[in-house]
Amino acid sequence: MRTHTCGVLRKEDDGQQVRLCGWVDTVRDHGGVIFIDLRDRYGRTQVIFDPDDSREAWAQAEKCRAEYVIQVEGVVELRPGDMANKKIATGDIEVRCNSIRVLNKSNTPPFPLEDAQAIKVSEDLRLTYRYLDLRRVGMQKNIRMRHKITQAVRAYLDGAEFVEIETPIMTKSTPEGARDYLIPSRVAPGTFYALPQAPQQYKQLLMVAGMDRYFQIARCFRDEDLRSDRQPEFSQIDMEMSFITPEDIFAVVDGMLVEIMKTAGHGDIQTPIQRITYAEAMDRYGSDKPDIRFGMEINDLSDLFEKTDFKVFGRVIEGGGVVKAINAKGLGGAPIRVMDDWTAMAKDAGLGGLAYIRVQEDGTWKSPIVKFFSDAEKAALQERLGMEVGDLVLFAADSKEKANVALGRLRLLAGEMAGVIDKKAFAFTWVTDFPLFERNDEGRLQSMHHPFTSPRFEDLALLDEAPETVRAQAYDIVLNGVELGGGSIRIHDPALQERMFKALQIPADEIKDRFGHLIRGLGFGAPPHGGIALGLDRLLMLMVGAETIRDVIAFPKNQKAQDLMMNAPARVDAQQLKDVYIEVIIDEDADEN
RNA sequence: GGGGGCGUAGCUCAAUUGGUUAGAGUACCAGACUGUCGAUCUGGUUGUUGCGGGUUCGAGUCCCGUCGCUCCCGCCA
Repeated sequence: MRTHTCGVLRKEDDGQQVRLCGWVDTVRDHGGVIFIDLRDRYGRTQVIFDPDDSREAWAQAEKCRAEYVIQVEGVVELRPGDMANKKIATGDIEVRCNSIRVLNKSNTPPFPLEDAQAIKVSEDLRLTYRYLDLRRVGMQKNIRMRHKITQAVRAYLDGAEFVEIETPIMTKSTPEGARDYLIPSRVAPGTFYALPQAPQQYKQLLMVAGMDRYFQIARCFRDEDLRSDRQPEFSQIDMEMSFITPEDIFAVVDGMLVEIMKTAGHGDIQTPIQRITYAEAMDRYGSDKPDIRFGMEINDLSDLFEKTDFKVFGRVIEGGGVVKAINAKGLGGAPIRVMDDWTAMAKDAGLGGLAYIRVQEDGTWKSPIVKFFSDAEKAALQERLGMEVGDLVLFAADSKEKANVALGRLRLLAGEMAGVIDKKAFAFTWVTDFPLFERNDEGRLQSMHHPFTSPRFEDLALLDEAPETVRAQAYDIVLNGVELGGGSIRIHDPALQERMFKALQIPADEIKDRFGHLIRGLGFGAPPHGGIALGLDRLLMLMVGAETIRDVIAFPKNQKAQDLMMNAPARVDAQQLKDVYIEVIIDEDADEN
């Protein structure tokens, strides 16, 4: 149908007879001559209709509207004089058209398809007409970058001896972790498949199967509440390797990230990617996914206030807590409203309140608490935090965990407000040595990563008497404060795996029911193995600088997990329900739900 | 489950202290125009101010409820 696309014609093509197809981008009708910008995936080309060339083509062009699909035939010409359009790649030429065919008309688009305007349009409208939204230059770029990066990943992993293997989408519900999406079975009434939250057990069993190195761009499903960087179905670059140490995983992923960054046009990154332990990340950044693009680190001041007269600090330290602070440099003039917001946030993070010092123009400190400080304490504080005119110091006095988390959140807000975060930077870091367990709300022990994670062997002795201090062979890869992925060395010894389930207080019959297959598999010569999974959507979001994960997914769900274009989820026929032995019970008047 | 923001023309937004017939840009329709590229010019159409109720002489504006979208906390092994 076409001899060229709308993005390829150049000066050199002058005089060529061509046929182009595409969408009408804009029509500029001068009464006589008519210009139509024709657009396709590859670019935009100006087509000119002159009544003197073909009265018939000109008359048809006059009727064209935005998003009509047309085919034009004509001759490539250099644009006269200084009429070149430097904004587009084909701006030196135009196609003088003598024949046009309208391949399809279009209704008036419900929103403008020009990027600058479209990004302001309410997202539910964009999602309802996603096929139009995807027609935009910006979205096309994102989706193509997704393709290019997955291709680069495949090529890289193929080169590193990884084998791409698909694992089932219909599988078995996992006990811990996120809520599962369920599929009823017709053949076995009353039973259900679950969609995988991750191919975790399959990939481990592929190691038992001797595949040695597996990868998959794996679709994962988690029925939890959505965020701007979370979708109920998302993709992971999922990998598993046999006979390896964590160093091998770091090396493979470092190399892959180099390729990805290059593909995305962000140049070379330094490897090996830096590493920080979980404990240090929490101490210095108050987060297990530290944004290391800027400073404002958290300082421990407990030693300065050990013998303080300020009772609020003194009591906390006596009780085993800490006094910590960040110096939000340059924010001494932050308005009261901001301080109120931050105080509320600190309280939300579990603190009793938020103490602060503003360093005023004349160098004096404005603060409700400094009057309780001794001269020595003030001097030490000044020295420790490098306090200067215009600074704002935020204090947290509480348990180490609460102080870290609260200051970690405030640090991000402060960094943003102070404008000290380099938006063009790509700051990667590994976070290593995560704890093996954490306590949930009921005080029960649960896996921080997942129950197949190997403890560090030197900590094994502590498994029974002090499980919370046991470190895992688990690690996350973090970019600009966003968790890109995580992995671990797995347990390959069935005895240790059983011991782990016992530590988690999972009853014996449940272990057998839910993990029997894995333990059995480990019993048939499972090699030492480990792996990692990287969130592809999040990675892409950062690579293209998108605000939300939805901008790098062709057909995403909205915050209510609905597909507005397809109108899913939806009710189904009574017969369909009957087939799978499902009865829908909705209590319309219920107070709850 | 909790907190914040938003909801006015197809789209993006405005509307003073509660006060006349709810406006602008754009889109759309018609006309004019032979070198534009955000074409321009003239004219025109377009409204359940999300929905329901209340206060008031009078509500886009105030109150109550409700719905929708979105951001955050919880949640996400």
